[in-house]
Amino acid sequence: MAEDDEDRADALFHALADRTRRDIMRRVLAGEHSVSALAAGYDMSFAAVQKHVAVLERAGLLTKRRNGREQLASGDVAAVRSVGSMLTELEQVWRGRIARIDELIAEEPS
Amino acid sequence: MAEDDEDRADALFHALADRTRRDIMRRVLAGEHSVSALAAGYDMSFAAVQKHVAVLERAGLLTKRRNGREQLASGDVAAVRSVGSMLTELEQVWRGRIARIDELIAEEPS
DNA sequence: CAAACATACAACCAATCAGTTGTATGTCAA
DNA sequence: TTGACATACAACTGATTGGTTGTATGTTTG
Repeated sequence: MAEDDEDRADALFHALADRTRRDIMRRVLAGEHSVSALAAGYDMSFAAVQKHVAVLERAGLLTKRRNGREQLASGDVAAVRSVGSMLTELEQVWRGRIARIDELIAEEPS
Repeated sequence: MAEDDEDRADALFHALADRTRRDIMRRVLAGEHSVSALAAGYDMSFAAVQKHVAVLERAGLLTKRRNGREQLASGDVAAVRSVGSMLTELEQVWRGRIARIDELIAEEPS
């Protein structure tokens, strides 16, 4: 696996490893929200929420679009799916293990 | 969402947010490996690898089984799938957004 | 039994993280 | 143009992380 892919995986899983950020993802996947609209929903400073949004943006999980003085954040479902495909890759490794066990059982009948 | 589920999600995503741990997961999903067999594959101390294994175990991504003086680690594919289902939940939120957009288009023909 | 092996865990360290407050910059509206 | 709003970013703090070394404990083997 390429180094950049691992960096990307690190960033994606890290971004999702925080409940506030996962909640932000739910909101921005449901529709565009300004950073302050998002911030209003959490019991922490605006700057803290803004930093969470920045982490998600750097990981590619959301994009921002300027609209006047607001910055509208929107979730990127393709990035969410790319995380899913990493998990699928893991599951494929596991399937290989099961296939090998099945071979052994077939070769060596009790 | 229940608090414990969020704790669990934090632990799962955090556990996967490290390339060494993801690599360990590939190995233990492919088959059982002792902690020292795993440690032999990385350029870091045995204790460091052991701590990575412990993080994965606490998150429920692998289980250990004693065999003499060895501790054999095995990946839990169900836990991997549970992470996948969290992503699917996110994707469902996004589908709701698209459905709502489609409704608007249907209601308001240009 | 003694020596080597496999694991666990504590203590420590530098780096990163998640939060804070404060300040600067750009945009809208009266 | 002035003031309120929306955002960005720097600097700081305490907690956590990922690594280290050292020590203790149980297990196998000569």
